[in-house]
Amino acid sequence: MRNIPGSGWGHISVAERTGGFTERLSPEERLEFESLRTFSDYPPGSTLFAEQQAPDNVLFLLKGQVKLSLNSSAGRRVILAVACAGETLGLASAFSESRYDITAETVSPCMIASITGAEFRGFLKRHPSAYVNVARELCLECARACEQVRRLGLTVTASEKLVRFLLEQCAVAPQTERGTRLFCALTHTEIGECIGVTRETVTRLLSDFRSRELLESRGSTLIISDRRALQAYAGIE
Amino acid sequence: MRNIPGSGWGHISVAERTGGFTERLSPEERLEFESLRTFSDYPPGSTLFAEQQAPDNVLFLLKGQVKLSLNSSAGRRVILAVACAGETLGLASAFSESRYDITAETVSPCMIASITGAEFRGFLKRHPSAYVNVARELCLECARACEQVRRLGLTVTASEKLVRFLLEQCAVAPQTERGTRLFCALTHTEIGECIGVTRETVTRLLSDFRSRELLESRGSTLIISDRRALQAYAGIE
DNA sequence: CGTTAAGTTGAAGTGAATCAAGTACCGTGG
DNA sequence: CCACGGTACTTGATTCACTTCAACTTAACG
Repeated sequence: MRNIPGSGWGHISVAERTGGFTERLSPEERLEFESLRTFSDYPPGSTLFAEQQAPDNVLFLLKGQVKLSLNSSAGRRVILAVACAGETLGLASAFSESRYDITAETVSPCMIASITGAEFRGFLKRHPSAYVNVARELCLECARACEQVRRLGLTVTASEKLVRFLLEQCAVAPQTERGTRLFCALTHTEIGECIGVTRETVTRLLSDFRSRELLESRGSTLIISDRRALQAYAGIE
Repeated sequence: MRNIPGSGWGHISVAERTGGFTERLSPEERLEFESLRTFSDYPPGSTLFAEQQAPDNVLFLLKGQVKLSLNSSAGRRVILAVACAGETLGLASAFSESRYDITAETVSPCMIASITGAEFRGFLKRHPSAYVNVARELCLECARACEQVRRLGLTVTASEKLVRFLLEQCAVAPQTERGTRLFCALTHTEIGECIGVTRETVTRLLSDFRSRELLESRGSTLIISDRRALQAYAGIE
């Protein structure tokens, strides 16, 4: 299971996960807003910003995927989510002028539009109606963090964590004649960081699920034929 | 260690934890806004709203304290925070018109001002500049959730979790000649739900800390004389 | 084709959950 | 004033799911 640039936990509908900040502006606002942006490209593995840094820019992910994580000085890490094209990054921090509370790293080649925090705040001052979009994005950030608290805090066993995680991905994955197909660009280490268990545990659980015929895997593709069975096996009501 | 209505994890500066939504409105906005509110009183232990409910109101906590938690159908619970007077509750959900993602219960007698979601959105439409305050509150909600993810996901041992939790409280607690004094209105069960461990583990750790003279406790009051020592004991760098 | 990162599997150790039993404390009502 | 019921706290014994450590295989990539 390797990193395959350009593919996430497959087929997440962009509309569902993005606030579409720019797209929702009124035509005039949009014109002015777009004139303020500068563009850059980043190779996979670049750090866009890190926790504790003072934010200077608001970033708009136009293409590619960005891993959002929390890191401890002891080397532990929690992956909150993988952001897709259309999402806004670092908005809460830039807006509140506090330090970034998350780290953002590209996982695939990314195209990013950015605007300085000062210019962004100036733009909002001139166009208060654009705040609707800010609020929308912030709601998404909240929901994301809550989801992660649920994953880490409300589950007991490792298999429940993993199954819940897989089923969440299933919700937006395509159905095939064999079942739900997940195309997973995360390594076992990264899955572990998403759900708070070790790499080895992820491997063991997946091969356990495989041996019980709860799922099939071919490279980075997982096929889940019977979600119910998987759910039941993990003891989810 | 009992619940003492009206006292939280002592002496949390209101200014620090609240967005002060109403207070930050312009005089005219504020006048209109206040005319829309209705007031109610709640005894301790009332559920203001629960996860999965469709939100109908935005609540403003004028007096008292409210426990914000996530609950699983299996009976597990994570306490995100205890909101103090001045804070806004359920803003993200009411704004995005999605179901509540948290549960709010009063822990002390509370006075609450509420406004229907529809009226709230109408008000914002008429006064887009009030969105600044919405955004500010949402940033607080995000920060809170992130903090919780840190507590649950970036700590290894139970003692590290508890020590970090205590030290967080220390940051806003008063100093005395004997050390930092924490006045804790949470039961061991609730502390456990804050940091993701069981009640018994909280008891054991606290008495372990006590026996090592890392802290003293008298009823609901904890006195931490040497924060450094406590930190070192938990293996925090 | 060699080096590095990812995945796999086994064995051993352990920290915290669970289960169980008992104590302290508070408010209530006889 | 004391008996009573309920809740919180305390402590010990046991168990087990997961981590850790270690060795090895497999796959990717310049």
